[in-house]
Amino acid sequence: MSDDLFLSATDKKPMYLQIVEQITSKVLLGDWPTNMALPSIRELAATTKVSVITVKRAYAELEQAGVIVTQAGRGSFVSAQPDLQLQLLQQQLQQQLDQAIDIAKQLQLTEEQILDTVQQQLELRREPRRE
Amino acid sequence: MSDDLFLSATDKKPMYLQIVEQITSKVLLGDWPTNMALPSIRELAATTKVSVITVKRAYAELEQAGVIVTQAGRGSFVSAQPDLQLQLLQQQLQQQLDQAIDIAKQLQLTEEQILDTVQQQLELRREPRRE
DNA sequence: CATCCGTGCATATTTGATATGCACAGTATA
DNA sequence: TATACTGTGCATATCAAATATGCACGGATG
Repeated sequence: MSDDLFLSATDKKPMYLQIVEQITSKVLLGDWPTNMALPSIRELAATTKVSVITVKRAYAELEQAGVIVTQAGRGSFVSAQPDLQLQLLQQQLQQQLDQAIDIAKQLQLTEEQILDTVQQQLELRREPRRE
Repeated sequence: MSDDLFLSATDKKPMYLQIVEQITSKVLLGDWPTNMALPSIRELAATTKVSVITVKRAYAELEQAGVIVTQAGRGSFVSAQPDLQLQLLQQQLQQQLDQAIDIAKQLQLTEEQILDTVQQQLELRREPRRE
């Protein structure tokens, strides 16, 4: 099992974000089940070589996002309703896409052109290098 | 006529942005006609009390946005593009899609899944009538 | 109370955006 | 071509926000 997180210091992303993303991933993928106790802040800080405060911040974001629940003195646990968050994000996605399509329609783009645009945008983000 | 720009130092917005917005506005409203020569970088820098470099940056953004065209040694001119509005919309679209992709990434969606989602959204809107 | 747990605060460090001066290059025209 | 306008590239200063930290403190549990 991979209870451990693998943070890369070479990654340009901030440490706290890496923690957030990896834990979010594990929860969403069902790797970490509902109500499972997360590694304590100090423990994770030790294994990942970052400060307690940084892990704390990551956990705070995860709680804000509804992925985990944390109780002072007890620990942090995988939220009992991670699906809610998922659905929320999906709603946001739908909404965001809807607005995008609104604009695309104003531009008289065909559906095919819209898909092409999305495709291009994905490629752009895959290779942000410009030299 | 109001060829002059009115920059407020008290405004929280950065100077270069104020320049960009005010010029964009004048062009969109037809206040400044196609091919009209803009005030030179140095002239505008003098009247607005900011550095040449800052005006230069504003003009660079305006050119990037397709609002103006600038030629070294000659000056800057209101773009001849009749589809300025369209270009601006195009930018909005890009921006909107970028945000959507941000969310999709959070959902751990693959690029293929993202495209599928857009496809579904398009189909949804094609026949929203249900009564 | 001993020992785990999370938390609040003040602060250092890093990063990116904004703004600048100056020397240099392109263009027009007399 | 001389001159007097244009815009441009670069190295740098300033500033604000993001990121990361140590330490002292409060809560939970056996």
